Parts: sequence; structure tokens; C-alpha cells
Amino acid sequence: MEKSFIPSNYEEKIYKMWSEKGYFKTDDNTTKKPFTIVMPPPNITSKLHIGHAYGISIMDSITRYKRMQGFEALLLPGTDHAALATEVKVVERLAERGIRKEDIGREAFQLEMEKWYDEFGGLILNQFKKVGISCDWDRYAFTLDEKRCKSVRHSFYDLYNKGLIYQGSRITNWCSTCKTALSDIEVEYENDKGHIWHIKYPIENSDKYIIVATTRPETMFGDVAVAVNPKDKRYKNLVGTNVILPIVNKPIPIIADSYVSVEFGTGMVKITPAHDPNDYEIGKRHNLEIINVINLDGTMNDNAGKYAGMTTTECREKLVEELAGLGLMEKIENYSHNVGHCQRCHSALEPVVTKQWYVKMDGLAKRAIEKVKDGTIKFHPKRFEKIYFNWLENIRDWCISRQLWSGHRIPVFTCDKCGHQMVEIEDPTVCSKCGCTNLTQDPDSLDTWFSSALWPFSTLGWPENTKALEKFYPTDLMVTAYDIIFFWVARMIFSGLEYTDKEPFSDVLMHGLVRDELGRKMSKSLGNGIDPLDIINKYGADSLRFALLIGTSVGMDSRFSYDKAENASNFINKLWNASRFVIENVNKANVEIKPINELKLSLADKWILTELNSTVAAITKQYDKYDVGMACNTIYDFVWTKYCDWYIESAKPSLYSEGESQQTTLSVLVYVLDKILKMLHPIMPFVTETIYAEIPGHGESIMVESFPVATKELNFASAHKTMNEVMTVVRAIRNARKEMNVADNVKTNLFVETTNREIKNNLEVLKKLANGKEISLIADASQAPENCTIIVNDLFKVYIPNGDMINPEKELERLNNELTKTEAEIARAERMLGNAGFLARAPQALVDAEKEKLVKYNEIKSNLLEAIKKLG
RNA sequence: GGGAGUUUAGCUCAGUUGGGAGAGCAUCUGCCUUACAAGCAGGAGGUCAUAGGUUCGAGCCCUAUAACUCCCACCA
Repeated sequence: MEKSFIPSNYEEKIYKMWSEKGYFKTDDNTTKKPFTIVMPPPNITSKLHIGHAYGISIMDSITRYKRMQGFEALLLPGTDHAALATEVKVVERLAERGIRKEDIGREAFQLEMEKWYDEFGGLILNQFKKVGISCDWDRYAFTLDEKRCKSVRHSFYDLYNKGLIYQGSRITNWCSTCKTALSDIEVEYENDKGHIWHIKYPIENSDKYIIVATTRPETMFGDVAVAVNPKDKRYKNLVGTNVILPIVNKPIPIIADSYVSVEFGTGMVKITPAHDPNDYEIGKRHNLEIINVINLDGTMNDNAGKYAGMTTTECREKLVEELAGLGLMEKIENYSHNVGHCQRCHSALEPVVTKQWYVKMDGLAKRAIEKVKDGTIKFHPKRFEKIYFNWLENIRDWCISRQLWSGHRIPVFTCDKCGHQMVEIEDPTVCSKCGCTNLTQDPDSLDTWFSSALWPFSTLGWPENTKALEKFYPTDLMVTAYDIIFFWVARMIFSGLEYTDKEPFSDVLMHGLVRDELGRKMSKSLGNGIDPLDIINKYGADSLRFALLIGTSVGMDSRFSYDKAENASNFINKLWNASRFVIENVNKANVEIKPINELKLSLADKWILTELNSTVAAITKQYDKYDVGMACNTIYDFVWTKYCDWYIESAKPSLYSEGESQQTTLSVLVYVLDKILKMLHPIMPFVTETIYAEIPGHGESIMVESFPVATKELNFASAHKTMNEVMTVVRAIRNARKEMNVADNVKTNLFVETTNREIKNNLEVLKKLANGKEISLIADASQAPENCTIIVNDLFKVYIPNGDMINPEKELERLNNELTKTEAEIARAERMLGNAGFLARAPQALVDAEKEKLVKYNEIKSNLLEAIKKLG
């Protein structure tokens, strides 16, 4: 084996090998139990960022784990067309050439979109491959491909004919830059610093006036009333009278509505149903007229009189001037408040009344809530269910139409002659009502999330009843960041239930966001982003995966840094060197590696096998809980501390001997290494595959090997305990040596007094671990040399001649410190056992354990006293 | 305004059904011991945010409080 593992020498070759052997492929016809994760499709033109890398590392680790457990494990890849997000970019690109999309028309624009997809698309999936993900690439899907178009068409058809899709005119969030409507969740509120204008509205037939406060004076052309709270004593007598809308010079009524707060502002609100969602509701309650004053491109319309044609901002400036000139401006205050912005282009949104397509949500939401409430679908961690419920319980109808030219076009056809609307599976050519052949398709496109909502089943062939759908649906696990519960998770759930009558997945794993080392979001503007490909180049894909996963816990944000990647890389180096050591010794010794049950196991062998067993059990539990971060910790500790620091060191004496014990040790070393590689493979696929190929008797690929299973036969409780005692003494000896300033390169003689047979049989191990020169067994203290440092335990005493150590006074101090600690332990145990409540109510096992400890510490105490006496 | 989360070593975080406070990194000390100096060995470092309560026993359960983070709502 090479002296160190250089990832770039192996990764590409191994990925190719897996691919060529067909290990990624999944079979619709197998009898194996399926396990399915459908990958959240990244935007086809996006580049791999750290968040993707994190998500797919989780997904791939779980998929590999399940595959090794014998599941037909499918990780289904795909990409999203992200209509609006991409269209914004294409529009920007055209603008650079001075072209507006209207100049070239819909068809030519769609060609531009396709060009963009071709140019920038697909790159990200190749980047995913570099991370090592084991997707079944034959099942690749794109939200805008032919099959997915069919799915979208079918679902629209289905909902439309059930009456769940309808067209309505109502107030919507309008982006006058993107020139499209947006759904409620695509609105991002940002705190904008602006002003609040206090404007005088004269009372009709009076020289008095009232004052309304507004943040958007330009909407006053659409005012149809002024509202006060019905309980507001100040204005009670004004309700029912009119005020004169300035400039327009039109009387509008003062009405009473409990929406208006008495405390806020002047307690009087101008009501503009066309341009404010709350005013819209009030308008409905009071049957008020809707007067639109803003065009869809963000300019004022004819209702604004001489301001028509100006942008809203220009109009505001001029209007405020005019009002001031008329003496109608009471005051202007600075004011910061939340204003809705477009998620894509970040310009401020205008609420306007337009005609859009909506999905009726109440029924769909109800069912989606039920299936989570009854446990059919489980969120991990569970607290996200509350967020999910809260959203669905307060949901409004989903605006699905977008005034875009990309994405899925709304399949509604209207007869030019009779106005009849039709939705069919295929494009209709004849009006089903009047027979006319002049039909016009709705110009709008669908919200990109409409196709994403179908993803778990559209990718498997729905609406056709494919074998894949039968085999892999409902899917098992949805892995995604918590920030798209609303956009995506909730919509997949209600869509799945509605169309397939089944939940789209049984478990949802919400992971957190990857932040920088200071806990900030990674962003271009901060320049704190870390490119996962850069990490791969420097440290390899395994390091990237491990660094992203370790220390994370389900649903929590995590931090990433180059330090973490370096630490992961060090761990790989450790694993590599340990493996190289084991394998090279096996090759050198040229002995047959035997099965564990044919071996005469030593104390250390039994110890590591027992540790292995509990590690397998722990890691299985962690993977099953999708707690990959914890699984990383478990394996890290086992490999580094247990296997390398203790077992390999303990194994060296017999390893360098010859005969049966050497063969046994090598066999156990290989056995445990093999299990380590298998446990680690889901997380670190490349290095484990590389090492696995060097293991004697290895199979074709570790990827298709079985995941280790804990077995009772390899659990040696008593030997495990004894070895732990040996380790405790070793630590105590090392500690004493340090305190005596004995350098690590100085070896000392050791005299051991014990009645324990296992320890007697393992003196060489003790010598090795405790840096001994010679080790000898003695019957009692009288056989020990004069002037010894004495390390005691309840099982044995170790005497180290003071010729090898330096300071007798210090030694006495050390022993007295030990004594103090031991006495504190005894006091603690006695206190507990002297507590009647503890004896009466604590579990018996715990009481027994305390009693056992008391005996043990008393034994240690008497050994210590004896040692002190001998020294003094 | 409503909701959720977090608060444990200098930093990043674990801590299962309540039963002797843990890891990694950083730091200090000693070691190039024939796998690994990308390493080995040892050490120091904690009023588990605060105040009450329940319990024989609380980092964990209950009640308040504080600070920070996020989500939803969007009072003109």
C-alpha cells in the first residue's frame, strides 16, 4: 500500500468501477424490500454549493447503509427547471444585449431558455458524482421533461375537473419587475426605512378635517372610504359622514370596522381595496368599489389623473409636494416597517387585483394534516410538525399562475366564440360546447413548485401505473432543509395524498443549514462561502462528506470550516495507516487468516470484539434514526481510540511473536478492520473501497457487502471488564511516570502482584502499554524491591523501583492525593447507601452497583494505605 | 403580535427512560516508542443561562425570567 492515501488517485476510478458494475442500478422486479429516497432536485443551472453537498451526503450515506443491509436501495436523481428563477436570469442576459423578452416573442424566448438549460444545465449532477453519490442515474428526471409534463398535465386536469382549480380575481402579490403574480410564500418581508405621511382629508360641508396616516400616499387615488374603529369614541359621531378625497375632490364615507386599531396612528385609515390586502378585506365587508390605480408595470394609470404614466415612486414625490402646497400635509415622520419583496428579484411588491388561477386548499390541507397527525408521515425532528400544522391550518388558496413564458404552460383552453373553458389530457382542438375550432390557450405558466409537488411520484412514472411506482412508492425518506417545508414538503404531501391516495413518503428528515465557522449564512456578499469542490480537491470527497456530517444533529444548523475538513483528512490518514500496518503485517507473516470462532482469543482480542459489538449496535441504531452525525462520532471514536490507541498497541507483542498467538492476533485485527470499513463505507465510500481491496479474502466491492450485525457470541463481558481494569492501571502508571518526570523514552521495570489469571496471562501486554523494560510477577509486597512507586487498583498492584523514578517525596504526595480521591468516592457511596429514600426507591440494580463500588474503593483504599506505609 | 429553537470547557457541539458532567479543536507538558509528528502519552480547563419547584436523586421533568437565533403574521 502507498504510504498515504491520495484521494485523487482513486476517486474517479472507483466511481467509474461502481458505475460499470451496475451497482447504482435498481430493479423494479426484485423481491428485495425497497428503500427509496427521491433527491430534492437542484435547479438545473445551479452549481454545487455546500448545502447541496451536505444534503446529498446525508442521503447517500443512508442509501448506502440500506443497500448494505439488503434493501433495493434507490436514490433517484433529478433537476428542477425553476421557472421564475431561471427566467429572471435569461431576461437579465437578454437585457445585456438590449433586448426585452417582449421584443422577441414567446417562442423565441423559450428557445433562449432552452439554450440556457443546455449551456449551464447538467453540470451540477456531475459535481454530485464527485461527492460519490450512488444514484440510479438511469432514472434521472427533469421537472420539464416529457414524462414530467405529462404528470403536470394530468394533475392539473384532475384538480380542475374536481373543481379544485379555479380562476379568480382578487388581490395578489405582484412583482412589477418580474411582471408576474407570486404566491404568498414567495414574498419575503424586509424592513424598509420610509416615511409615514399624515394627510388632511376635509370633512364634507365643514371647515374641519380628519387626518389619515399612510405609508403609500400614491394609492390615495384608489381610496374609497376612511375607516375608524367602531369603539373609538373620538370619531363615533363622524361615522356615516363623508370626507373629501383631496385632489380627486370626491366624497368618500367614513365607515366603522373593528380591523382599525384605536391606538395606532390617528386611528383613521384610508381604505384602498385595490392595493392593500387588509383594505381589500374591509372593502369586501362593506361592499366598496375597487379602484385600480397602478398598472402591472408599476406605473400609475388614468385614475391617477395627471400623475398617470409616472412610476409609483415619482408619483409619490410629486403628490406629496402638491399636498404640502395645498396645506393638506399635517406632518411627515420617519418610519420603518416590513414591506413585501420579490423572493427572486428583491424589488418591493405591489398588492394588486388581478385574475389568477388558484388551487383550493382547505380540503387538501385537511388531509395533509391528518396524515401527519396520525403518524403515517413522521417528521424528524418532530417539532417541525408544529410548523407544518401551523402553516396548513392557516393556509389560503394557492396562486399557481405566473405571468411567465417559461415552465409548464397552464393547459386551459378557451373557445373564442362561446367562451367555454376546457382542460383535457391532450390539447383540445374543438370546443366541446359549440364545436368551434378557434381555441386560445391561457398565456400563463404554472408556479414551478406545482411540478415539484408531484416529484416523489412523477419521477416514478405517475400517472402511468408503472412497475417502478408499484415497487418504490410510497417512498421511504424525504431529506431536505427545513426552509422549504412550506414550498415543498407540505405540497408534496397533499399532492401525493390527492393523486395517488398514498402518502408520498413515510419519513421526513429535516436538516439544518450549513453556516460558516462564525455561524453566519454563507453568501456571495459576505464572501464567506466554501466551495465543496475546493474541499474535494484539497482533501478528497470522503473528507468533505465526513466533515459535513460529523458533529451535526438532526434538524440543527451546523458550521463548516477548512479546519473540519483537515480533521476529517487526518482521520482518514489514521485509518489508512492502521490499515496499512495490519495488512502489511498479514502479508509479511504469511499466515492464514482464520474465522473468529476457530481462534483462542486473548484478553485484548475479547475486549476489542466486545467493543466492536457494542459499536455495531450503536451505529446501527444511529443510522436507523437517520442520525448520521452521531454515527460519525461513534465510528471515529472506535477507530481512533479503541482500535488504534488500545487494541493495535496491545496486539503488538503477539504480533511480533510467531505461531498461534500471532495468527490469532492477525485474524482479529483483520476481522475488526473489515467491520470498520463496512461501518464507515456509507460515510466514506472511496477510502473504504480502496482499503477493502487490500484486505485478504475481500469481495468484489465493499459497496455490495453486508453491513455488520452485532452478535451475542462475540460479547465477552468478563474479559472486557478485566481489560478495562488493565487499562485503568496502565493510565495510572503513565500518569505516575509523568508526575515523576520520567521521559517517554525511558523504560522502567515493573513488578506485578495479582491473583487475577487473565492479568497473569497478559503481562506482556501490560509491559507494552505501560512502557515497561522488564515485567515480573511477585507473590506479595515482600518480593518487591525497596523504594518503589506503587500503583494500585482493586485487582492488582504494580511496583516500579524508584531507581527508575526520581522523587520519593513527590511519590508520597501522589499516593496521598489518590487516597483523598478514593476516600471521597467512599464517602459518596456511603452517603447514597445511607439514604433511606435511595434504598427504598432506587432500582435494585443501582443499589447493588453502589454497594459493589463501595467494596472496590475500600479495597483500593487499603492497598493505598499499605503502599503509603511501605514508603513512609 | 403568534410560534419554534438555542443557552453545557477558550471555540464547535454531544449528553438516550432522571442515577458519578463528555468528545473534537485550541491550549500546556513530555516523547521522532519499528502504522501514523497529519502522530503518541499525560495534564489543565465546567455554579450545565438565572431563580424557584417536583424527586431519595435534576444538565435532563415543571413554573417563571433573561439573552440570542429562526419561522409565521404584516397596524394604515
